[in-house]
Amino acid sequence: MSIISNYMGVKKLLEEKRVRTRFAPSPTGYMHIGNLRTALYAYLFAKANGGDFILRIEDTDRARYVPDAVDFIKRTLAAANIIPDEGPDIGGDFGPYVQSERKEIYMKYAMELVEKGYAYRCFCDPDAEHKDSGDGKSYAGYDRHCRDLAPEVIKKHLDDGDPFVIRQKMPLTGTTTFNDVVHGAITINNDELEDQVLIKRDGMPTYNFANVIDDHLMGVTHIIRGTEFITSTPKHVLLYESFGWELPAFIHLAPVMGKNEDGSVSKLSKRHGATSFAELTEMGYLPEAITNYVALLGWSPKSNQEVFSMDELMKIFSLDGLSKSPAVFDYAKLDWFNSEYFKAMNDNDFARAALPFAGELTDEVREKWLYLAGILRTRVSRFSEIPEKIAFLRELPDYDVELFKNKRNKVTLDVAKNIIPIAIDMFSYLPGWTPYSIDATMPGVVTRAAAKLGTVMWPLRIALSGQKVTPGGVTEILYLLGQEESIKRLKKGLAKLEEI
RNA sequence: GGCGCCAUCGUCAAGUGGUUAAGACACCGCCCUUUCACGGCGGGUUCGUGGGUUCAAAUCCCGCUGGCGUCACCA
Repeated sequence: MSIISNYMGVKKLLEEKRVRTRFAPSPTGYMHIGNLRTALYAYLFAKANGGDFILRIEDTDRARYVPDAVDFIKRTLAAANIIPDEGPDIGGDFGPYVQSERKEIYMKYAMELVEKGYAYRCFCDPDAEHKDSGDGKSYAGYDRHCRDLAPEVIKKHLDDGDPFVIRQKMPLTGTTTFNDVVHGAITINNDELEDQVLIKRDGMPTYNFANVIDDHLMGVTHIIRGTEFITSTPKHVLLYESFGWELPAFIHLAPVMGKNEDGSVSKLSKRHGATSFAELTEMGYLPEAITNYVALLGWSPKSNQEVFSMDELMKIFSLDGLSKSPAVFDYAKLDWFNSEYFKAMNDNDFARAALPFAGELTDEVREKWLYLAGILRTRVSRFSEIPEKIAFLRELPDYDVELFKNKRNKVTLDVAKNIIPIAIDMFSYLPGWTPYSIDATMPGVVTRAAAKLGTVMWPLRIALSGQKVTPGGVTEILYLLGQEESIKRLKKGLAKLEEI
């Protein structure tokens, strides 16, 4: 892609006022939830305005490159249903979309700055770099040793083939102000700006340089990124000005925090639990639920609606709903979103999606999985809760006979001892073992026991499951266990009662 | 430490000078009910702090405190 045609492209986009946003991760092999949110917002904003969303890989740091990371990023975005219009493999008119493949472009622009006097070559040794001692009043970075080298000195270095970096020549006085869409005007004193490196010794650009070049060349109109870039934005602004380029809109997102054990908060990290999109889906959260929740973490719609499909978000997302302050990631709320999505699913879809999380199943339960899944659907908030919830179906837990006692339902050990034989009797020879036939038999048991429904059900549940709380009622458990196993467990419960 | 950003229930948050300060999650209680769940109803000293400005401040201004970020040939 030639610079000229690229320029024409940008000009055309500007004339159209077409919104273009980008997500520009570095390939670290991990999609943090905060990054996912940044990508989401950039995507939603572009789509809400009929614009384009670009994926660009910022791999200018060879040392930190992780081999399959790019692929991982693409898969994660796909899973989250965030679909770039342009990017590596996808193509587009402004590629390449991988920065390491754009090396020459940056060098060319850097040299332009050197010629214009906005940048200079620095031959200093990186290890013995001249640093300001730091008087606490002004910047404490590079001492600008090479800022005004005499032409002859530069020529000598060049002739000797000395390696160099290119640094930005910062204004020494005055201030730089930019307007942030969510924060308003932000001003910083120029004397705090270091003559930052634009092109590294290895010829690669630094982030602070590459992102400016690429955002301009790719026609990015709105830069959406985390607040950690707020302090370096003035440097970017100066670069835009040096080139005479129009400034994009800056939107800095407040960070996603995690809650610590002591109640304090800090930037969401591993110690807060699962923090990557992949980890969350492995825990049994639906991608849609994660996206939905994350969309509302730091942004709020105009209405009180909370459950949104991606399509809805793509219509209503707007920048004015963004909040300035950090948001704490709340797993409990994510649980709620996830269960809302479960409730909205049909049993078939839920059964299929939940099966991989179910763990080892008995043949009986495997056959009745769809039925079980229907019961589980409104009772779990994430798939990973399933194995524990249904463990009793596979194996009757060892339980205390005291469990048979229940005050509310007026069940004593004697009552239980009285009721269980009736159930054994009536269910042992029941032809056909279906939820319907079981249900139809129950009134007879209640009648023969001459007790209330709850009084009958309680001891049966205990004998059948060994626990007070089960997903689903007694009828469902009977069906799921199968006739043989049900009778076996009832007899065992009775034996337990007769022992005392 | 310098600089910058931020500050409404436990959490997400609405709110832009006059409101009973919404709503949601979580929590607690009640109802429904064969347990659980679902569903329904109800509950809670919430505007960090001190000064201003104003008839009137969660909303505007200043200080303080606290949190976060940033000061790389990382992004």
